Amino acid sequence: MPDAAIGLNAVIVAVTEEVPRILTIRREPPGGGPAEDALPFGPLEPETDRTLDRGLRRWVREQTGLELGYVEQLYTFGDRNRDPRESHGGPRLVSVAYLALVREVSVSGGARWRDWYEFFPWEDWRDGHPGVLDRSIAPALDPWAASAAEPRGRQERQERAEIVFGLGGVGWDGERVLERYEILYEAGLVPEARRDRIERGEKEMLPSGTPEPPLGRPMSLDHRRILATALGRLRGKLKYRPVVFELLPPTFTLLQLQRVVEALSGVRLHKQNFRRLVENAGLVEGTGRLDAETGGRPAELFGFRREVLRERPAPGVGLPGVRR
Amino acid sequence: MPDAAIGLNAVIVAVTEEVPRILTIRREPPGGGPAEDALPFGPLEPETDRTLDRGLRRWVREQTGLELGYVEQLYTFGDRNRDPRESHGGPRLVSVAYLALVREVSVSGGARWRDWYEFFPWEDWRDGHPGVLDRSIAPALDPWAASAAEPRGRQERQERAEIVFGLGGVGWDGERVLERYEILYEAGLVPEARRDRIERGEKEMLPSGTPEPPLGRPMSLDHRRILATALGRLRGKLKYRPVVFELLPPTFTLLQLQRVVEALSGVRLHKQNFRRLVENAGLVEGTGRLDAETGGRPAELFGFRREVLRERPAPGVGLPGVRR
DNA sequence: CTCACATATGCTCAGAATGAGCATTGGAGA
DNA sequence: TCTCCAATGCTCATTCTGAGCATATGTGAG
Repeated sequence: MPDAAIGLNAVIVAVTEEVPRILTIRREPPGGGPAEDALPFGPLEPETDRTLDRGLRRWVREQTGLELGYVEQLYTFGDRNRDPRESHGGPRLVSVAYLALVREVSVSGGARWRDWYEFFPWEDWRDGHPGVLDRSIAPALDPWAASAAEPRGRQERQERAEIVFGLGGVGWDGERVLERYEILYEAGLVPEARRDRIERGEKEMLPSGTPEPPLGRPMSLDHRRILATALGRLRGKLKYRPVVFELLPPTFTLLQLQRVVEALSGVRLHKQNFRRLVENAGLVEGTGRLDAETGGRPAELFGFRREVLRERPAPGVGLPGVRR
Repeated sequence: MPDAAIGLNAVIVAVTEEVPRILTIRREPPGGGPAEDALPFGPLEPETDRTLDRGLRRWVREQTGLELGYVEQLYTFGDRNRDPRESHGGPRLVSVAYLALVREVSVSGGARWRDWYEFFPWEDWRDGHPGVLDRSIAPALDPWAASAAEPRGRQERQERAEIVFGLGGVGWDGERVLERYEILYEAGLVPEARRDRIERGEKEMLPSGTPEPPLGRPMSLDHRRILATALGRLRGKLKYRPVVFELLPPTFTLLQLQRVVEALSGVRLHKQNFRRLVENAGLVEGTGRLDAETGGRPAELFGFRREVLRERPAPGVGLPGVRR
């Protein structure tokens, strides 16, 4: 087998003060130019790393001093030319991306936490319909759809944009983060699209240039794509696995819990119903202690009930009509 | 980066006559001995394969003549010593596994279709509680739990076995295929466990030897683990994405549809409720034509309504109390 | 000390979705 | 024409959800 290099990328997520954050590093682009944000990454050391996720934990520890707890494999990215150095004789770079959930702590090295909605401003619906959507995205997608070669292509683009961005009467699906990013990329609306074409030495083919201000903060290589994958996956997982608790301190109020879920899912929830669900799904148990920091009536502190994992097979879903 | 080789594995699934099948090949074990079943696999050609899944489609076509349609990335397996040749100076083998859904066709080459419950007989609950569970598995897990070094370990193993196999009053969770396989492996109850130890030159440490007859048909390397991952994932996906239709002819009766879902999920469904769900989720539309082959009243033929993908964001789930 | 305020927590109610099972329909073949 | 077999239709109790009103219990201002 010809050579390929295996890299490991980490999307490390924390939520503090209702802001979902990811750990980023600064990185010089391979072709030169100003430093960009990037996801932390490191190589797999085939000799020493017994498993992929051990390798990941190892270099995250080495680079940032952070000891990862919950880690899950996300996706493996292996398209050609993910790294422009490939076109100059570099090896094919295949990256296995991981999602890690931590409680925010200060990190050493050049790493820093960033609000992940800086990268995807259109994904935050907590304060209602995000402005960028109507201001920048929707108007830019029309010409993109119109610029398809054939009438069928126009129709398809139009429809795809509507579905994925929930434009017409269609509802917003919080999980389709990657599909949205990919449309923006295809339409040349994110800076990465132009950058990649130039780096690959292709002639300029993008219709209009990226809008000003650019749609979200760009990232190195295909890291924003990886990040989009992570966000979509995490939003999906929230619905059927109790992973939020990885992001919370051992004890928390129900509103804190709700705020974290809202931060990740990007939507507001109905408070009473949320607590009803969480309580009679048996996900939490009261500690009897109170938190006086609420500004109103003090809230009870709850903890995650690990036993749920035992009681209910999959806290969440089910097939239509399973016979029992 | 030291060298690592990238392989691609395919779990190719079809369902015919209510039997879920996967495509297997015969393969000589690296250490010699009789041929074993294996998943089809091939290398990524970094020079020619623009993306990982194109590489997959290419060699599947070359090896079996099969043209894949629906393909989804499953998981990347990269533990050390997945292939025993690594311990003899071979490169670290990292495999990206894919799940493909096809309509069964005859295949060329050495490939053949096999009922996937041959590999996991305990996963088929369509005719009620599978016999192997009480006959072989449950009795063998008790000594395994008891053999843990510390009391806490015993407790943990006991509990884990109960949860994962739904032994006590706990319910059966069809998606935990991998966890079940892993327990059986750890407990040394599948032939692969012993084989791998011997191949790695470890001294025999397994408590009792694998039971006779062995639990399910063994596979090469860690392929049964990959298969378990695929089954679990597919079962999960069935619940929230209309993927079944990839396995069905363009037109089908509702009972055919139900049988395919049952074959995959391994449980029986309530007929009337199943059709109610499927119909008013808008997943299918009647064609007006009838199928007279039923043996009873003729059934209407239905087709998949592709428009659902457009209408409902995610045919399936939702967060507790999303405000609208 | 009392009151306004802010949030926590409790509770109700209508409507939708789900689990079960009975009833009716329409062919095929005796 | 009758019987068997599955398809299809429908009902009913139960549970789950979405919304919103009501009450409880702190803090801080006056």
